[in-house]
Order: sequence, then C-alpha cells, then structure tokens
Amino acid sequence: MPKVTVTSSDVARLARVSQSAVSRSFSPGASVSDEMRRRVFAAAQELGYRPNAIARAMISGRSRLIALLVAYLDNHFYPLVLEQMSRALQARGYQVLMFMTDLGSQDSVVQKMLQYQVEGIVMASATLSSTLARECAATGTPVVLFNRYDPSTPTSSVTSDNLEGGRQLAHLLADGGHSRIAFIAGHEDSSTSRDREAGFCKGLAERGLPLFARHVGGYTSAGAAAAARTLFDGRTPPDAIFVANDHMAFAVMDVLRRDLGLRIPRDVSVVAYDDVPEAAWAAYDLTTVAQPCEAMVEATVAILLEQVEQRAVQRRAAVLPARLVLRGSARLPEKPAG
Amino acid sequence: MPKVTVTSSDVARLARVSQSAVSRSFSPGASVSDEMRRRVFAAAQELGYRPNAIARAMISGRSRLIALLVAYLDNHFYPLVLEQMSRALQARGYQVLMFMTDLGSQDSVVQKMLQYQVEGIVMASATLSSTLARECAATGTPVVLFNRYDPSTPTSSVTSDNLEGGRQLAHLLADGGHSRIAFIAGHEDSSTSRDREAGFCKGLAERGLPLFARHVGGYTSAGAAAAARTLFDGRTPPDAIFVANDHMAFAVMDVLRRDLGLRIPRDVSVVAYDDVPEAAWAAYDLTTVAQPCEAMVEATVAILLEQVEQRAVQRRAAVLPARLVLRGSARLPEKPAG
DNA sequence: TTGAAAGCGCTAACAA
DNA sequence: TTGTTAGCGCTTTCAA
Repeated sequence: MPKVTVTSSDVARLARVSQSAVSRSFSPGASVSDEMRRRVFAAAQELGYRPNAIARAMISGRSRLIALLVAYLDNHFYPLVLEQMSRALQARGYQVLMFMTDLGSQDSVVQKMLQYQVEGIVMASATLSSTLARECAATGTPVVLFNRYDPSTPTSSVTSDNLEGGRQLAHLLADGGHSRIAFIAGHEDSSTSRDREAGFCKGLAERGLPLFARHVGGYTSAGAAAAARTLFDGRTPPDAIFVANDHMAFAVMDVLRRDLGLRIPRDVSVVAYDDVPEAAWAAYDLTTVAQPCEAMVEATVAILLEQVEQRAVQRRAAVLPARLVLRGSARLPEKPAG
Repeated sequence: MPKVTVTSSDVARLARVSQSAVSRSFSPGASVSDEMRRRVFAAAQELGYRPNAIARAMISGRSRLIALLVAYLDNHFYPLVLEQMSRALQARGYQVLMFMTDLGSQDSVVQKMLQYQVEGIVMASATLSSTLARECAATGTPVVLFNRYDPSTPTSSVTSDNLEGGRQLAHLLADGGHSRIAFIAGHEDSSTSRDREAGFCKGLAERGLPLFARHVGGYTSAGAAAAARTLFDGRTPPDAIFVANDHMAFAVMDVLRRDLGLRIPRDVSVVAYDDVPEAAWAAYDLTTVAQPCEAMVEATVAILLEQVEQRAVQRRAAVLPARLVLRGSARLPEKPAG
C-alpha cells in the first residue's frame, strides 16, 4: 500500500516551492502570485493532495464545526430543521456534528462537543440544563436554543411567536362557535408548550371563554392518545381541542375517529401547531399554525455565526411570526375572525 | 477574559507531573498508577481541563469521526435511521459528521468528508458515483451503502431482503384475489426500487399473473400522486397497487380516496414497503413490509467499524430479512398465503 | 510575494 | 510506572 496521506510538504517538494507557499495557495485571500498558485495546484492535483481540516483546525483554532443537539426525531418538524440547518451551515463553510441526547446524559454530550472544539452549538432538544449553559459560557462557545428558550440563562434563542399563534387559534375556535375548548400540552417544562397555552388562554379570555379542560401529552403519540381518551371520559366532552403540536394531533385524531367514532370537525374540532408536511395530508387535513421553519433556521444560523465570527456573546432572542393555516379539521367561523 | 483553553501542560504544571502523564491519565488502558491518575484528575478538575479531540485526532491519526451522507429527510425512514445510527456510533465512541447531498455536488461533499479525516462513511443517499467510490478506496476510507447497493463498485452495503419482501407482497395480493396489479416505482436507478419490483414480478409470475401497469413516482409525494392519477386514467383501472415505499403510498392513498372517491381496500388495495410509524396510523393503516431498521443500523455500524478498526477493506453485503405487516389497506386472502 | 521557523495540543516511542 | 523527546500537518509571524 502506498503512502496514503499526501501532505503540503509533499506538494511543496514536487512544485519546488516552500511548504508555506502551498498553505497560502489553499487559503483564500492569502498573498500568492497567480503563477505560484498555478504551480502549486498542478502539483497538488498530480499527488491528489487534500488539505487536512483537522490540522488546520488545530493551528488556526477554528474547527468550522457546529454541534447540533437533537432529542428525538419522531416529530417530523425536527428532521426538516436538521436538513435545512445542515444545508445552511454547509453553504457557509461549516460542518454539522450531530449529537442525540440520551436524556440523562446531556452534560456528557456537551463535554464531547467541547472536546471537538465546536465553534458553536445549536440545541433543538428539550431544555438546557443551566450547568451546561454555564459551561458553554465559560469556554466562550456560543449557544442558540432552537424552538425553545430558557429565561434563566443568558442564552440566545429562536422561536416562532407561540403566544400569538396560540391566541389566534383560540379566536378561531371561539369564533367558530365552540364553547368547551380543551388543550393537550407537550411537557410542563417546555417553554414552547407553555407559551402556546398561555397565548391560547389569553385568546379564549378575550372571547370570554375559560379553558374547558387540559391534559399533558408529553409530546408522544401514546401520551397524546391517552390524553384524548381521558378528555372524553367524563359526561361532557370538549367540542374543540388544541393540541400543542401536529405530531400529537395526528394521534389524537386517530383516537377520536377510530376509537370514539367521532367525526372531525362535525363532532369536535382539532387544531395544532407546526404545520409539518403530514398536516396537509388528506387524511388529516389539519388546521394548524405554521412555524416559519426556514426563517427560524436562517435566524439561528445568523445569530450563531455572528457570535462565532465576532466572538461577541451577546444574547439575542428572535421571535418570528407564525401563520395560521386553515384546513378542514376545525369548524370555521361564519365570517373571518376580527 | 481569562485564558480560555486549558491544556494538558497546564494540568501537568499544577499537578507537578509531566505532560505525558496527563495524557496517559486520560487514555483508557494506559500504564498509570492510581495515585498519579488521582492527582492528575484533581488538577484537571480544578482547571476545568478537557482533552482536545482535534489535537488527539491529529497525532493519533484517528479522528473518531464518521461521515453520514443523506439526501433528503422527507421520507420518515431516514430520520429514524439517522437517529439510531447516531446513537449506535456515539455509544462506541464515534461522532457523526452530517452531510446533505446537494444532488449535483456529491463529489465535493466527499472531498469535505475526507478533508475532515473521517474514518468511515455511511451513504444513505441516492447512488454512489463510481468516481467517488474510487476516491474513497484510494484513501482507504471504508464506505458502507445503507439501504442500497451498487454492484459496479466493491463497496459494502446493507439492505433488507427487498426481493423477498416484494415477492411476499405479490403473493399476498394475488392470493387476495386481485388480478390487475400495478406498481409505482421509486427511481429507475435505485437498486432498492428495482429489487422490490423484481421480487414483486417474480411473485406475481409464480401465481401466473402479469404486472398490470407500472409508473415511476420518483420517491416524492407529488410524483406518486401523479403516478396514481395516471394509473386510473384509462378504462380499466388496477385493483391493487404496490408502491415502492410508504412515503409515496400515503400520497397515493390520499389521491385514491379524496380525488377519485375510491375506498381502500374495497375498491383497490394498497401495499408498500418500509413500515414507517405513519403506516400504523389509523387513517392509513397500511399493509407493508417492515424494514428491520435497527438491525440494518447495527449491521452497518458493525461492518463499518470492522473495516475502520482492522483497516481491512473487504467487501460485505448484508441482506437482512424483512417482515410482512398485515394491516387494513389490502384485501386479505381467505386463508393465509401458502 | 516568498521562505524559514515556530509552534497549535497532543500521543507515542524511548529511556530511565 | 514515569519523564523526555519528537513530531502529526498545518497556519502564521518574521525576514528577506
């Protein structure tokens, strides 16, 4: 087997130039003559030279690695985010180092990230432990929370306007003539779920309605299904349900239609939040609030790279507008809501 | 701002030992006394030392980075794979470097991977260009194709038994009394789609049936929907459809039921392949062939790491058994198929 | 513009 | 078991 790693020195030798000349030829914006660059590239080509990003990272202190922490990919919203985030970062010359939280092991995962000298961290996972936020701050590694925030730490975040989205949903249901309106939450400690609920309750209050019932679905299909059953256990069932995200709403709709024999929206309206692709599928046709996924990703990348490249760690909290998407799963008001 | 990077020399100085003693203390299985390790860890703790994985990778030639190339995450099968693969690799001390193919730019993406000195590559994307396979071979970087194979290159691969899965589906439909059985393919150049079709046709032939019709869905919802419409354009429509994967099948079912007013399985049976979570949703209740996702991931990791760790690049092609999952989208035979 | 030289933080011989 | 020493492949001064 021939020598498998070609180094800049090998190229330099062949091109009869110094090793640093090779380095410069591969550094955009370095001071090299065209002639030099041509010679170097020719030699590099001949040898199949490829700069070693690890060595470059080591000496320059810039790994161009961004850690992406995700908790679970069941909810289709996250794969979409992952895909777009990865593309956006690649386009700017960064690579994504993926990390799945193993729930308990969040801290050790962050250790691993920092060991790899990532230049920034995107957390699209549950909640950020404050130990962890402190650790990142200590190393000066920028962190952006995606689709959640944590007021107890000075960490940047990007969310959609969950409060306003929840509020609009409340108006829609109230104006649609519903009176027993229930909510199925994600997690109690999820800022996203809390905000959606808060906005929803505010919207109901504005229409003089109380929240009729409330259960926690835990962001899982099984949890949501159980919550739905409980909701219909008593003598007076709800006539509308707001489910904290689309992923849970599908499970809820399945229970309502198959197990309870209800028709949607005739017997009960269902609305949710995210607008994942499945929400548009004919079988669900779910009225929901669309998260501006692409804009959220762009904002995340912009904030993160601003901090990475300027090494200025100033907190930013982007809240992007969400948009109500009317489909067939909820009875509509006679006239559009005011 | 205090010095932000703590090195092994800093720890050594504080612990009054040599720098290599620090290195050893952090290397599992190195020859260090308990006493030494204790002192080193104490000092490390005090300073907040964290070994630099980049420097380690550089000197040892082992980055512990595995590149994962994915094309699109629309099909929910891939996020699931991604999640499991990432966990499996993390558990073995490797990290996943994510790459999304931008279709045309597959080659440059592989350049990037190699620049980062990844120790292995998993390709869960369309097809592998042979240029690219050659390049990887040249650097001695092991590659495993996930859920596809390429007979023209000596690259390892992991798939489920697509031939047999297709065959069983054919038997199921034939024995269920269908006679006009159609197929909606993924891509013509996808080994997976080709094998499923080949097995399917074989199974039909074994029951004395021809393939009634055939269209290409291109693995997208829109493509599949269009294919479904075309299928029902003529005067004699099919009475059963095998769709190359679940993701397309959902779109097909939506078209059949909503646009064409057909009932499933009464008017037409639909079967597919993958068994993504949505296939079990009440609204689709899709009869499908389950890919053994976890086993496929395990096999991929095993083959890849075997090659990585033994530096022996011998081709392996794992074909794992798939399992028919009977649900409500296809009319069943009176008696189980023989 | 170019080359020489000094490391980045670490592991891995080799001695002691 | 421990310390000394020599790099890994590269970027970045500093002189020329």
